[in-house]
Amino acid sequence: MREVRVRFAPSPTGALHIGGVRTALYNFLLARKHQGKMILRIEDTDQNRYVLGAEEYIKEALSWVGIELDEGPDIGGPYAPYRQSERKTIYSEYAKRLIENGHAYYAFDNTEELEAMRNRLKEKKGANPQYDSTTRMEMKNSLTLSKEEVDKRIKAGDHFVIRLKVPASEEVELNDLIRGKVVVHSSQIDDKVLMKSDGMPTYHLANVVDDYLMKISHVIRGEEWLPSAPLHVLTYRYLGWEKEMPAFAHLPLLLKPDGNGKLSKRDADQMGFPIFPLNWTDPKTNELAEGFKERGYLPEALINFLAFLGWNPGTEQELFSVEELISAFELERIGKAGAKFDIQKAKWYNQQYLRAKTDEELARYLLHDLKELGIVCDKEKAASIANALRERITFPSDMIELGRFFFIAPETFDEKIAAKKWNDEAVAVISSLKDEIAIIENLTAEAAASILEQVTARLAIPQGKIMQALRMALTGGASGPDLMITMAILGNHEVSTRLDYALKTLGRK
RNA sequence: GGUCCGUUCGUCUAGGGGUUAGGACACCAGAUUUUCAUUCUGGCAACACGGGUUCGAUUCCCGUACGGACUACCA
Repeated sequence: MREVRVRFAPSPTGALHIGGVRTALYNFLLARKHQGKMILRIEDTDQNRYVLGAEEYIKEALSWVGIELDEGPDIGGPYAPYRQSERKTIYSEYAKRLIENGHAYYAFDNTEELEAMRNRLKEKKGANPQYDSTTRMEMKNSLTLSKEEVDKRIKAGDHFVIRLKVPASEEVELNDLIRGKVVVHSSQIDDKVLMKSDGMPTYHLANVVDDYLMKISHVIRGEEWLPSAPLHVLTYRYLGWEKEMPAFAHLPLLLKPDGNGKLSKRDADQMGFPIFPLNWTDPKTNELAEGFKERGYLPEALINFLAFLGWNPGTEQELFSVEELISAFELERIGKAGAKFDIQKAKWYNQQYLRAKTDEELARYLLHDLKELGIVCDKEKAASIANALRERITFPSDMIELGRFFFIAPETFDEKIAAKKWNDEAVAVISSLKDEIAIIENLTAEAAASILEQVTARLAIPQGKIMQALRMALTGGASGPDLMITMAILGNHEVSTRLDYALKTLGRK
């Protein structure tokens, strides 16, 4: 088997879409599984759509999710350059070769003429209005014009494109690794533009030429390319490269969560979830789109989730490290149908991966958020708070939300609990507890439990009846982590001042 | 419109000529947790439809419906 060399070939027209991340991931997994090479190629042949910063964003995003590149712009490699704009001269050489061997031709038609042709064809029912074997002889190109005329026009600097001469009637076959045999009749394919009038190649030429020159073994890309894949097969054939043609695998699309259709930024915005891996500020509108990273998604969770959108190992294991994904991954196990983007599942993965972290790791997130709020906290305390909160978080930022009361004493209390649970019994226990705790040296969770035990026993009040009130007095809220642990973290001084405050503001009844 | 691709619980999916059609997320209920969350147990819930082929089809074939992608000098 030939060396596995795969490429991820985005065009730098904006932020990297989450679907693109999945495509990159599948490429990466295949490369690693076979000790092959993962290549990044920037497809920047459309100068009009070029967005500043997009390439940098793509590289940062890939790096954040852990997709490592073996070759690419900046990194370099044996087939550099990896930016198509820097390979410009290469393509025209091959386009000329196609003209010479009769599989391509110059075309001089301008936009108006093309439109006129399409309109003309639209009138005739049934016909697909396209530049192809049925229409090219009616157009202005090197097939209809004399050689002298063609030379004259080129010399005069007339704008021209180079088109592939697609045969009139031929079955074009392609064996897709995911979908099996796909057959398209050549009459359905139009004479695609290979070289644009600005001298840049189109995707169709550039992708074939580069994949060949870069010795790409597998083309793994989105399903939107399937209809033009036969055209690429033809191009390989006419360039004499059919034997070296890479294997194709067209990935099912990522669909919007409700209804149908390709997942778009609009959908994500509407449903309130990110669609880009990292924050992205649109240079045109200056609008900021929040990324998965900034939302609190862990890269390993995102990757696991993404890997399972359209692929599965056939076992019942759901949690996979990148290493496990690499060894389990198989192109053949990728499904054919589009997958709806279920953010709920993504959250679940995040929760799983977050929980697997140590208290110290979680504490680091907490400390970061605290710093932003200007709150000082030592590592040990942060770690014990993280430990108390770990079972109830989906995102790192949940800790600061759920644990805010550890740092900021409540000023108001949950009204429901205050109304229902703040009664004579609660007041009796709490005031007694306050006095006991105030004089203790080191308030551990065990000590807190035993003091509470003693107080409630002495007053003959069941603990269950006052716990809610106690929690409310301490935290202001109605729910939270284990109360004894909460008290231990708060410390005896803070506990007694908070209880004191509650007794004073809510009254002793 | 044309071409291509697709269709198993609400979602991601396993499976495959004879199965109680399996798992996960979500949801619901119960247990534990004196709260909430966790955890555990249980529950709800699917082979788009119609024809074939076959002793038997959700699985194979053909249609239909529905959905999607593509249909640029964009990728």
